[in-house]
Amino acid sequence: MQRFLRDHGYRVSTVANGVEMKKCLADAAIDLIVLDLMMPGEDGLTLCRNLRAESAVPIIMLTAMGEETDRIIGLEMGADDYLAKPFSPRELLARIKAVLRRSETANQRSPREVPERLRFLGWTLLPGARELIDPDQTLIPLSTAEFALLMAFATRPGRVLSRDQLLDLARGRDTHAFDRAIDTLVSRLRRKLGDEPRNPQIIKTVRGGGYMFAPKVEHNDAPLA
Amino acid sequence: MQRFLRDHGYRVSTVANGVEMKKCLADAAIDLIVLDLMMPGEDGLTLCRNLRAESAVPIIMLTAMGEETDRIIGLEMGADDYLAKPFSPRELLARIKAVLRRSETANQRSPREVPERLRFLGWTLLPGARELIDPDQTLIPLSTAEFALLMAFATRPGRVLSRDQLLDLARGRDTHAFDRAIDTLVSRLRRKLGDEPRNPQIIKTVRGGGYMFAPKVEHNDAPLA
DNA sequence: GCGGTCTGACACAATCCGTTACAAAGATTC
DNA sequence: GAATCTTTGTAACGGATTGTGTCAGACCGC
Repeated sequence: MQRFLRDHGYRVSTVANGVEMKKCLADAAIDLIVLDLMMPGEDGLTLCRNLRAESAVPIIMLTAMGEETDRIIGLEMGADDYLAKPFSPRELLARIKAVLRRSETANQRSPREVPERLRFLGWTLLPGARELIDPDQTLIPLSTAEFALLMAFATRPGRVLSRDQLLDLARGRDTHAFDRAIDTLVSRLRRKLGDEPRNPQIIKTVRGGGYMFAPKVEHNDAPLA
Repeated sequence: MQRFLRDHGYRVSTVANGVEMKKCLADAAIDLIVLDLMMPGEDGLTLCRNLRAESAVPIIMLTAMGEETDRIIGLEMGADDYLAKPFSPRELLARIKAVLRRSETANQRSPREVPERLRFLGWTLLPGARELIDPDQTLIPLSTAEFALLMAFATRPGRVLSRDQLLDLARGRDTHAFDRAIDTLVSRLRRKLGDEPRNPQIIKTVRGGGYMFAPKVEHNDAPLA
């Protein structure tokens, strides 16, 4: 696991118990802790709570049992996420990314005011009704995920958004999805928007960076006349 | 903080615990609550949920740490906004303004004063008589549970409500039902409302999140003209 | 061009939701 | 108080949604 995470660009320290952990925390600037609850002779939950009492380091808990009660207790003890064994390295990686992403933006993510109506290139997006209307005033049905993603885009036009950011913005918390899921969603959205992927006018691809919502967006807070 | 808010034109009451809060809510017309999660001997989250279950007063939650889990749980419990300490008084002021503005435009009010009549998309809901009237002025019979659920929806339009929240709101705490029971109720309601499930206009499905009552709701305390 | 990497697209699988049927619990009638 | 009807929760099934695997093609540095 250590090597796997290293291969993916993280610096990893491993420790065998609570005492070593304290030492490590004192020595290095730790951004995130992956804590296995199953430790010989120690209570991981208590460790977690103590940790949380004196620091805000994000914690991901690992446990052998996938019991819901454990999960809840873990989250109550201050863990930021929870993973039941057995798990795939990729899954742990995805959660690490998600937790880090969240802790970076923790204070900026308060619910922002959403305008009553968003317009771009003749299209109309109605957040309250969760509806999309095309330039011919036809209602285009969007699935929940499609709508969420389009909202994430349309409220942040002209900005390159990474797949991770988009996952976070569109799905919020419980997204254990891998970032390529965004590609599929973008593809489906483009089709509904009539946006040719070869030369997209609305959702542009930024190679290596993510996607960008290109058109200018007009906000209307007043209801339709 | 109290003085700061007073200086900016608000009337502020401060209370030290849940019991005092209840008393205060009963005495005065409270427009917004700023709730600190860190209270000795009490669970702010539970308080928040209970509060939200019986009232639509906007709530801004304060918490010591920017813990994501707290934030998420807080918003799930029905908080309207969230602020991590430390914060500047100006920031709290800005959020208070924003939340009040939103709650005014959303036409939300405390259900303690349930209006005489609720109207949406031509439909009329009479809480006192427990009656639903369709756009052709025909009385549509609703069962107890159907009516309770529709009230829960209609008094909280434009908000995504989880199945658990809906169970709480519609049946009270003492229910032992599984949350999928809400699905059948929604299905029955949709049929009576003539709302196509494929593309519902009234009760929208939010996959993985719950349901949302989409139409604007007009409150009328005056009797029918 | 060439090789590596990234993206788009499609098929598939897992998950979630809508509906129906049914059973249990309440209400109503006689 | 028993039969019947109504209401309402649960189970089950089918369909829709959505994430993942895979592969072909596009892009980019060289």
